[in-house]
Amino acid sequence: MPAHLTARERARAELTAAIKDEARRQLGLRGADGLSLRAVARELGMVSSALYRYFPSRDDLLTALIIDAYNAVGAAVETAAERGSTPGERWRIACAALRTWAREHPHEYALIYGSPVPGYRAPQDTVTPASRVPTAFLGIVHDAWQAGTIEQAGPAPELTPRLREQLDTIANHLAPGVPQEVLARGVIAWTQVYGMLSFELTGQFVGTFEPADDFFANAVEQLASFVGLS
Amino acid sequence: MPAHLTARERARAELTAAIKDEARRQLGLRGADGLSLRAVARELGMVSSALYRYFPSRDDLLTALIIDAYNAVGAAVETAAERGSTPGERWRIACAALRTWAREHPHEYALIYGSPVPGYRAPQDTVTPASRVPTAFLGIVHDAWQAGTIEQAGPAPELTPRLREQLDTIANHLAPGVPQEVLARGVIAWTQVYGMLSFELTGQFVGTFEPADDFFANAVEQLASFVGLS
DNA sequence: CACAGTCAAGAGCGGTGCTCTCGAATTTGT
DNA sequence: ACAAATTCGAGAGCACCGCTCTTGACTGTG
Repeated sequence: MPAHLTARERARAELTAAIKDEARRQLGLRGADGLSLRAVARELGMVSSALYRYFPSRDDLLTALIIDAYNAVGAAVETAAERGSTPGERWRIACAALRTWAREHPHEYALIYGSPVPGYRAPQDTVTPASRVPTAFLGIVHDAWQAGTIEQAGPAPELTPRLREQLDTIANHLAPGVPQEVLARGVIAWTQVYGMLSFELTGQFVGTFEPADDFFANAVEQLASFVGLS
Repeated sequence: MPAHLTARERARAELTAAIKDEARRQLGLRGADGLSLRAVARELGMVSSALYRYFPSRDDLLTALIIDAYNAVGAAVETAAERGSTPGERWRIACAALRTWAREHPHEYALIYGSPVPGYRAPQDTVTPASRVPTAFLGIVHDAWQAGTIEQAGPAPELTPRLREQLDTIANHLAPGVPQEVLARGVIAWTQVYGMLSFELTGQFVGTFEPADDFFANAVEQLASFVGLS
């Protein structure tokens, strides 16, 4: 808390944080729709209308939580992707970190990667935090390509012109110099990891891959080969 | 409508169907949380409490919609998987059918594959309809294996004993005789398709793969090779 | 024809997001 | 130092939600 703030500003910052903390706690208990402004206010010992001094609407509070969640999972994957000496290792560690975070914060994971809350539309403030995880994953691919260690096996189908364009847009922002074929497999691998996690968290694996640890590790390993990480 | 039913039974069946239809309509407009019993009743010209004669609670109505959705997407994928002469063709057509259905019924897709509705817990009645899609996909793999056309490329990591057990459980139910290595890749491919669809439907591809047609087709093609379908 | 079962309707409970007003507290400008 | 401007918490209230219970009318059957 910077000292140059007035008492009112300090109080406001603290209360804003307290509201987000309590909201996050309720989110972990009852999920996104279970998040009630009145309940948050009640728990904080204030009246519901007072909350609107800090968040103009329920959606704005949700947006704040979404941005925080994006940043949290982004930071987790980023620091994980820095560990490991080879690209393959970095990939495995980053995937494991993503899964760990997702399992520890299932409701926040659902909040950012699950079906969007009904009327909710993500504002522009979320796109930068949202890109941290894919950026970290593609960064591994990018570094591996720069190091010249990428070797892709198996046939790669022809890329359509439009797909080449789309891949170029991504490459220019996140992985300059990486060939489109390599980038395509990188994105495929990342969506695959996401699919597995969502299946596990939404309970679609109940009765089969439970626990899903081994299946996840196996898939991550095969995806590393698929992308050409070693 | 069978004729041996009494007038009361016929009216009940019709009203039940009308309620589900209107609920499905609202689901398509405002999503799962936007589904309001009062609004359904209002639209049907009755009073909200009357709805409880047909569905004991909002969750029961949702469950009915979920089962219908599982059966709808299951039927779509099943009939698609029957077309095509080669396993590779059947795979591609089935994936395309799944994507088409998902894009045409995004809210129903979110209902069954998205983050589970907060307090909602899927009852046992849903598991059989829910298994139709994975069963259809693994059926393609099974048939291809029986026909002896499966050729897998690339290294396959060692399967742990626990993962072998889990794969055996699945094989015994859905794809008897298929080796665990092949089955593992089949499940990986199916979760990948799901991950791509969820990314597309939740808008995570906005600004990059838009439209996602080409990326989807490319991934499906590469996954066919990955599984060994030809 | 009467009785048992089924039905729609209404009132009501506790909950929600959100708006508005009012008086008190605090910050700011002179 | 004091008055003006701003910010804040509290309360009442609106419209909506899921759900329960009771009441009176209707239907099918013995």
